[in-house]
Amino acid sequence: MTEQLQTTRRVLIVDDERAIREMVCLALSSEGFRCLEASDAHKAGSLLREQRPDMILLDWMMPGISGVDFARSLRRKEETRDIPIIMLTAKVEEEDMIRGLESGADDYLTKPFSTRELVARINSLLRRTGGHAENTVLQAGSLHLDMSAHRVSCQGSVIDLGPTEYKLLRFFMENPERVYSREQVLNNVWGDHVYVEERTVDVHIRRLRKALEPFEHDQLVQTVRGAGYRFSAFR
Amino acid sequence: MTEQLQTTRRVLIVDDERAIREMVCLALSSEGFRCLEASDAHKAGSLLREQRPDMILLDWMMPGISGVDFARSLRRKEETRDIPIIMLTAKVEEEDMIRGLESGADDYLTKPFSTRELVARINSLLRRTGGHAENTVLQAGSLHLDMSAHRVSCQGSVIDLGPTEYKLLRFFMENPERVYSREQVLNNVWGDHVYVEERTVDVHIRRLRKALEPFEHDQLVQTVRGAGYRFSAFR
DNA sequence: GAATATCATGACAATATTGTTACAGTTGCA
DNA sequence: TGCAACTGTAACAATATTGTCATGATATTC
Repeated sequence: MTEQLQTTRRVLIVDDERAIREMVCLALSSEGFRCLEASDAHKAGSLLREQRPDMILLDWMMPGISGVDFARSLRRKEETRDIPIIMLTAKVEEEDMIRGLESGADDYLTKPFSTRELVARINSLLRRTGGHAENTVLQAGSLHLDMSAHRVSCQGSVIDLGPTEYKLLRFFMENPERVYSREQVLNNVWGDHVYVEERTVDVHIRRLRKALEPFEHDQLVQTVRGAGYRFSAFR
Repeated sequence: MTEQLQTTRRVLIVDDERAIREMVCLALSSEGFRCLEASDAHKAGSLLREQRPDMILLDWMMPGISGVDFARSLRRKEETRDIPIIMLTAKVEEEDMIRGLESGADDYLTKPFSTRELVARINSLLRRTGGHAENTVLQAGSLHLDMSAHRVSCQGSVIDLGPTEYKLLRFFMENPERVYSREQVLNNVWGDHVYVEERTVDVHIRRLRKALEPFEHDQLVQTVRGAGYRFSAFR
């Protein structure tokens, strides 16, 4: 089953050749990835901070700072350490592949490469790592939702939730202090295409509340009559 | 985690391929390690005496003396006995890994490996051993997995595991408190390329649980419905 | 306060997911 | 060669989850 709450993957491509960037972007966007382009390390840096990509495609040879140096600098910083890197190199020798990897790249690709190959590598890498899981813990009061452990707990006790309740809570904790109509909840948690009765949301809200009930005294999941539901730490 | 004050670690890399040595050196120096290179066992021997490295990366196949023999000879001498060794091997068979470990290696890595993997293993080993030591043991409650002995035990009793169950447990103990989908487990434990049914994971999980069952009362290997499996000390 | 709209709750059958076992094909080894 | 251990699959059993409905509760409006 497809995980509904997952955002589209963002891939940052850093290459000084515009043609390469365009080719990659075209290939990736048709595969459902979101593409970020940078022609040099400096632009890459700011995109990196603003957009937090899930993966980086990095040219080995760039004017100015080399891909290798850039990769190495990424590995030094805590917040970028875990982002998978695929190195792009025009050279073919074994030697170069190894140097590419040495800098901390997870994989490499030799130009010219086919888009199929590129996509295959990206997917393979994402399959192994499960993507770049940043900000893994959501918190509201004493309620914790750990995405990487896929676990919800409160005051030390684990709260057992079914898959839908988990996704529901995650959605709300990611978007607190905001009302969502049943339709919006369905679109966000169930997915756009699936059709289920709107009332179904009520039932799952109920199940979620029931699971949280023993721990939270303030009603975190609130009913907004005529509008929908809201997750809020305030009454 | 406790951050410890530590001097620069010295890592000796013994490999006849210059490219490999360079890759490793670059990767490690960017991680703050000091790197010592040797292309053969003889040079390794003198570096070993002069520099007293904290860890050795050893090629399995070298012209002249083999990595296995070299490792064994290190284990015989008092002053080198306690230096952790990671064996580098191009082979993939289980058998080879075991032979590598029997010679006294604490861990092994199959070429080609990514530098992230290498750095992760080194850090993991150093964390466990505190720099120099013989206990390369993963621990969860009373459950012990000794990598250097390739043995799992609990409360003094040895737990007999098949190769796959061992790798599975090791993977989980190295990555606890985190859910892995069946696909991710396959990619990490079986390997990226092999294709086996996802449900195969279930069966091996079952076998692993069965083997652990007599010893652990808390379910260490937990099912996360709709998401995968998780190894955790908490309920 | 009655009429009405909206939401809460519990029950239930259908479905999906996971657990468990058996078995056949391999492989290494005596 | 025969044995024993190990693997991957399929089939079936056991559970957990899901969506819907019927009915009761609560707020809103006039």
